Amino acid sequence: MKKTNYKPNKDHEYLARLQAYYAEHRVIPSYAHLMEILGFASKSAIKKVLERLEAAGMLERTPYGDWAPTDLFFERAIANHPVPAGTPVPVSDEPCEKVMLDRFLIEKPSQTVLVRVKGDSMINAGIHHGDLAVVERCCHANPGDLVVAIVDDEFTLKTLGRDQEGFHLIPANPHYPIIRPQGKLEIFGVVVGLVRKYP
Amino acid sequence: MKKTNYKPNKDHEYLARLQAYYAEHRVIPSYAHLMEILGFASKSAIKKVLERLEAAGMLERTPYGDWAPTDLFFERAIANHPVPAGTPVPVSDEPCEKVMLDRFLIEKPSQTVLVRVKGDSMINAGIHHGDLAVVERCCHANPGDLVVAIVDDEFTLKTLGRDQEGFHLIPANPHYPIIRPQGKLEIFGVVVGLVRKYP
DNA sequence: TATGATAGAGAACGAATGTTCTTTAGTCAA
DNA sequence: TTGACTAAAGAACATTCGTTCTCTATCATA
Repeated sequence: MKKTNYKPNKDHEYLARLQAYYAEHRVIPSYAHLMEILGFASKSAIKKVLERLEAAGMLERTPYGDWAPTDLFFERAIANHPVPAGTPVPVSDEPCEKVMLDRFLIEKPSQTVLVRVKGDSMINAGIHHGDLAVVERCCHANPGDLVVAIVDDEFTLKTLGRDQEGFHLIPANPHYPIIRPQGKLEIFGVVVGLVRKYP
Repeated sequence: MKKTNYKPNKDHEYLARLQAYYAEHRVIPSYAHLMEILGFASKSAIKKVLERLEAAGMLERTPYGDWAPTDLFFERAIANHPVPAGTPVPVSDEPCEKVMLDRFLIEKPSQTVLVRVKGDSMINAGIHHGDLAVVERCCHANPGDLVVAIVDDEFTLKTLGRDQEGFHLIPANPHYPIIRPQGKLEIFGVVVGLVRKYP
């Protein structure tokens, strides 16, 4: 009977401690330090643990050979999105330590900017006045993309459209007109995310 | 004339590259590897760069001495009104507001959880299927609050309402009915934020 | 009870790491 | 030109790193 090396009971705890350390310091420590953190007395044990976590998809190695967390590593924090079905009250799981919305939303930090949404011209796309748009300042956009354009020296968030007359900006609100640029259409960036804060 | 060692021009680029690498691998590499990434030919140069970034508040050291990013490291600029008027390719920034999304959205980390939104019952409130709701698991909610309730062992995101018949859950979609709990209404938490990722 | 597999300890070792020091090259002001 | 300052290169070095190997204790299964 062949089975995986991943021992849920123990390794879950090791993973939890690693996640806790990473949540605090945003770094994966060396084997020697992990001995303290995980409570081992030998580096070889650490290596085996990390390799099991790697096999479980929680860790990977960078091109330089360093250990790095994978998306799976963050899944618990990001979404208890496997909605607990059975449990009525004791849904209370551990709080997401320090979540990683930044990492989740921003893939290219140096090219990413936040833009405050003004007006309700995109309300049917679920984009409200005051929302923060996560904008990636990339070279060019494709029709259908949500883009931030510069019109009359103002940011405008619209859907980029194209027809025989050329590029244009499509609002998501019947009370607003399609914008057809008189000159060239200046695209500031592509919207890759949206953030809203209540109240 | 005493001034800071932090050279904006160059160090900004080094920081950007470090951020890009970290965004991809979630790890800060060793000096030797940073030589490749930042384009240096000596480790001592790397050390000085990192120390300048530390002085600028972008990096810190863990208790074990490893380099680690700080909150500042993850901050993004909000390009609000500042519409680059003259500049055709509005490059970069003037003193502008900066935000770390985690901090911005999550004020009480230990009580905050992310819940994936299912269905389109709140579509008129700009909350779509697949969005992430930032939920604060506080004691009790007030009428008018966006809440996550537990109905039939499932999370449900609705507006909390109250009339003479008691508390109930109001969708933001005319095709869905108001939910009036048969027993007690179980509130999981209050929605304090929303996150969406495109595409 | 015997067996095989596994988790972990422990030691050894070459390679890689971070630090420190010295040297070189470039910049700016007087 | 000179002199002060600084970024970066380069070398030297003790420390630490990750790997590999052997050995022990534990445990489930046959």
